[in-house]
Amino acid sequence: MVKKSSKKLHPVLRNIEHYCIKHGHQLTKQRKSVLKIIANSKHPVGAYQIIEALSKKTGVPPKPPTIYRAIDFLTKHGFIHRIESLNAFIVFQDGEQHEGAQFLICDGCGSVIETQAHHMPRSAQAHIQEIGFKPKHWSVEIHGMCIICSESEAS
Amino acid sequence: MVKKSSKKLHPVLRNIEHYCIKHGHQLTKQRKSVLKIIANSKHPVGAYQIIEALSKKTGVPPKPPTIYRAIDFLTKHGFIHRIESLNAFIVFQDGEQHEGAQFLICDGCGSVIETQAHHMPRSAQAHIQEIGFKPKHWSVEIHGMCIICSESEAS
DNA sequence: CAGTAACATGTTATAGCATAACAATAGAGG
DNA sequence: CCTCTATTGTTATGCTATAACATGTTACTG
Repeated sequence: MVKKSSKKLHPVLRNIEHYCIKHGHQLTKQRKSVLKIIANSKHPVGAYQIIEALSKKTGVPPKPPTIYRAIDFLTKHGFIHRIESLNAFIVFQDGEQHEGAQFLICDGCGSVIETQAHHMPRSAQAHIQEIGFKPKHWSVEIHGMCIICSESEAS
Repeated sequence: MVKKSSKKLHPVLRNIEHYCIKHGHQLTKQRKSVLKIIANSKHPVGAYQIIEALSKKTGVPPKPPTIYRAIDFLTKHGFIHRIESLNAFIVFQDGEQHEGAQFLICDGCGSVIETQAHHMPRSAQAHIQEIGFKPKHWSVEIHGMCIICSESEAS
């Protein structure tokens, strides 16, 4: 039997810690606790779910700005990503910073798979060049059904 | 001088009207008025902006569910698309239904350009096949600066 | 080590976006 | 005309996010 508190540190966390130390960013207690919650979840996590989770740990629910500030920090540095169509956040699986990503979102079970394509869609690149658009960050969100849900649905 | 009320009907509207007649969908007065507002706007339009716009026409602001129902109808049939990162809606330029699209969003001036790529990114297709994911609808949102804004910013 | 500038957090209030639930009405087809 | 279904009306509320201002903390600099 394994105690919850002894759960092994998510590998992503170590990468991010190193990155912050190296670049002089403060991965403070609050930011780390928010990051942990997002990293340890199998689904994207909403801001108010984070509040709830922290409330269970400490007894007092942190206020929204506290959480959103941590989220802003983590997003700004490209550690987590906001899934716009879910109003929820997910950690990049490799613990690296990214300017964009593709996600497969199962509308059945809510699971989200990050494809490891971290370049923009080719079909967009042509148009971008043509009109002189300067991309900063981007995401692809593909909704549908994962194989498990689509099979159980068919029954 | 041209009166506002005599503004030419947006071509998209004619296509959609035909489509609805052909398929037995009721493009009611409310739905059409919401569609007009979205189609005639150069930027994506938020739900509460639509309420405001209709309020100016009729004197009484419609209530949120009224608008959201019209939006649901228009979205369900693929006439408009929700830009998730803006909480706002935009009409498909060709007046056709689509399962997905790519948008270039200028964070400077708020303009949005729809690329005419209506297939999913290739880089996602491989992964989708591999894991047996069944896509339903999708979108690509690319934030950045349009050429005008990036030039004026440089000054 | 005192001063200070930049960064981070605390706190209150409110803005903005969306939907649940139930009632009333209108249209289409038998 | 009746009934079934789609649409609209109405009230209330829930979820998501930020503005604005106060306070504390850290790290640098002289």
